[in-house]
Amino acid sequence: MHEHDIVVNENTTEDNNEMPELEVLFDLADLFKVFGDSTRIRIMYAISDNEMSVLNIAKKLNMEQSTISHQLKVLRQNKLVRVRREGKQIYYTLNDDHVKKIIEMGLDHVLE
Amino acid sequence: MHEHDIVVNENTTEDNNEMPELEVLFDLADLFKVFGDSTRIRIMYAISDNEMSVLNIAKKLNMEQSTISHQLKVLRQNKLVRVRREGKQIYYTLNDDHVKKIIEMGLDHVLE
DNA sequence: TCAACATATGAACATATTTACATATGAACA
DNA sequence: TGTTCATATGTAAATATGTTCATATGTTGA
Repeated sequence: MHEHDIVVNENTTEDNNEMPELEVLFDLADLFKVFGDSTRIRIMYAISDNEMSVLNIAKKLNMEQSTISHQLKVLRQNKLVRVRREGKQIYYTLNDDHVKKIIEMGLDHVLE
Repeated sequence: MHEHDIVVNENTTEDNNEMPELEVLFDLADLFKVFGDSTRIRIMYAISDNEMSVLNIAKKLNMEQSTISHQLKVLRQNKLVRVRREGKQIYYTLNDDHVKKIIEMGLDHVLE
């Protein structure tokens, strides 16, 4: 359950004309929240050029398989990754270049 | 204290050639984390075009002054906002166009 | 069908984060 | 100097989030 899966309209107490994109801003925060975890960022970085199986991601990041699986679920739910099954393995890649661009944009800022 | 204010080098167990930007990726996650909160996003949006005093931001978002002040501190610490004092008031603006671009980039994704 | 392997999921725990309240700090001006 | 106003900060409580362990699900090939 997301912070912003709101039931009532939070907009009621505010001037609607000045904050028309309120809901969009909540969605935006939710999007950035997904990028705001180092495990997820590292996963995205790892699979940005080539697809990779869950176990290989786990090995590369030196983390538990279940941890990676949990985070891949978050990425899937936010449509940031694409999935392909091949036999027992499931391969993940970044969903589109848009995702890559967001990361690169952030990198620009981090690298001064 | 940040999640990634790490003391020991987390890199040791990994192949250094394949993950050279490890530290950068942690910084990147930290940056996105700041954008990943709706209050902070709304503040940034509010002050993206014009500077604004703390109280006015609080009024606009219909939140406590102290809440806004706490979040402005986070934004300040991450150098995302600029401050100008005028008498009793302190005015905040986005630090540069870079910040604006990151938000716009995210908006593009949210708005399909 | 069964064993072996890869991935996903539920639950519990630890940690982080956000917010509100109370109060402190600092500026302006009588 | 003392009062008022604007902002900042400490602390506590509520909530959210990430990770691990144990286990379930699903696939392959004997």
